[in-house]
Amino acid sequence: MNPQNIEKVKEVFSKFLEEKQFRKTPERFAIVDEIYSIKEHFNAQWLYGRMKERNYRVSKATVYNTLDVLLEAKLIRKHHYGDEQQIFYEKSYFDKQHDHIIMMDSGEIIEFCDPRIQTIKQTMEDIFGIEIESHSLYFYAKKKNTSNN
Amino acid sequence: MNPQNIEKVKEVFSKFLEEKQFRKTPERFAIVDEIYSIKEHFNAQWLYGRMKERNYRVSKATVYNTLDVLLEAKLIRKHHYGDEQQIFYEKSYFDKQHDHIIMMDSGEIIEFCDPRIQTIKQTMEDIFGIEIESHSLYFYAKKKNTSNN
DNA sequence: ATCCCTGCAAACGCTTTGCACATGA
DNA sequence: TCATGTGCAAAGCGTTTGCAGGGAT
Repeated sequence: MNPQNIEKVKEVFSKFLEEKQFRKTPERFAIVDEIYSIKEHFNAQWLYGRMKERNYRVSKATVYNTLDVLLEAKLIRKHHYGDEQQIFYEKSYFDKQHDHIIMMDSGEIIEFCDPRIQTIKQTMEDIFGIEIESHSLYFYAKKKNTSNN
Repeated sequence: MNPQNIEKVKEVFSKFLEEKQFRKTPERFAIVDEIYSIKEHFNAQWLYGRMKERNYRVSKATVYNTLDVLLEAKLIRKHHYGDEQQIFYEKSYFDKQHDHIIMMDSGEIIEFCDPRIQTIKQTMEDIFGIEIESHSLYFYAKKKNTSNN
């Protein structure tokens, strides 16, 4: 992600922290910096390790805490998929909502958008009289033409 | 679930074990018995605790192992949702495929079926030239009319 | 008689917590 | 100043593993 985009994200984050009366600590901004330099999905441990490696002085507690704050600020999204017990995150600012296809053989993750998911959501809201705040959708797939059938 | 249905499930399981040349141990059938007497979603720990409570002599290792076998036999389904790090299961024989709405306030889980998910799946298979084996879809919702806005 | 399956306990990996210190407001 | 945020280490919790003994085939 290019530098002025990261600045934009930090600005949004800064405003969020102000509104919530949370403190603007250097650790929090350092973590945003790191996260927004990552393309793929990552988990808390991995992020912590990466920051240690790069000689940031952060603790696991702070990483976990900041991830929660960023989630609340909607600057990251949370994921659960496959057999993993762990939670993955991805940056979400500048991205449009999307869902994922998990390639079971390679582990590759494909993003996609399909408007029909919104129509299903709408139907469910009407049927059950509820308000759907979010959804998670994963397809688990294999490459075609493996010629084993 | 009524007794003859459980018998039917055990029969299917028995056949599966034969085909795979897995052993028909009493523990495995005891676990099926338990699982098919549970309505809701459950996790491995909880199932283990429940069996202990009822004086079955099973170990955690066996519970986890059997859950994997039952998954392979498609007699249960696996779930991941919300903030839970843990894996939930539900019996799946006699049930048709369905997805879930998680009520965020009460924890209630609503099941639903919508054929449009299949059409989305089809589209993705065509676009990416893949074969989708399974999917997971959760909606996270709140009751309407809470009048707090 | 095999060797798969089981029980038990210890190890694992990710996350959370407790506490003392540091620091943003 | 002082409550919030941080670092560190230990604890928590669901799951997995290693190993010795047991039971299905």
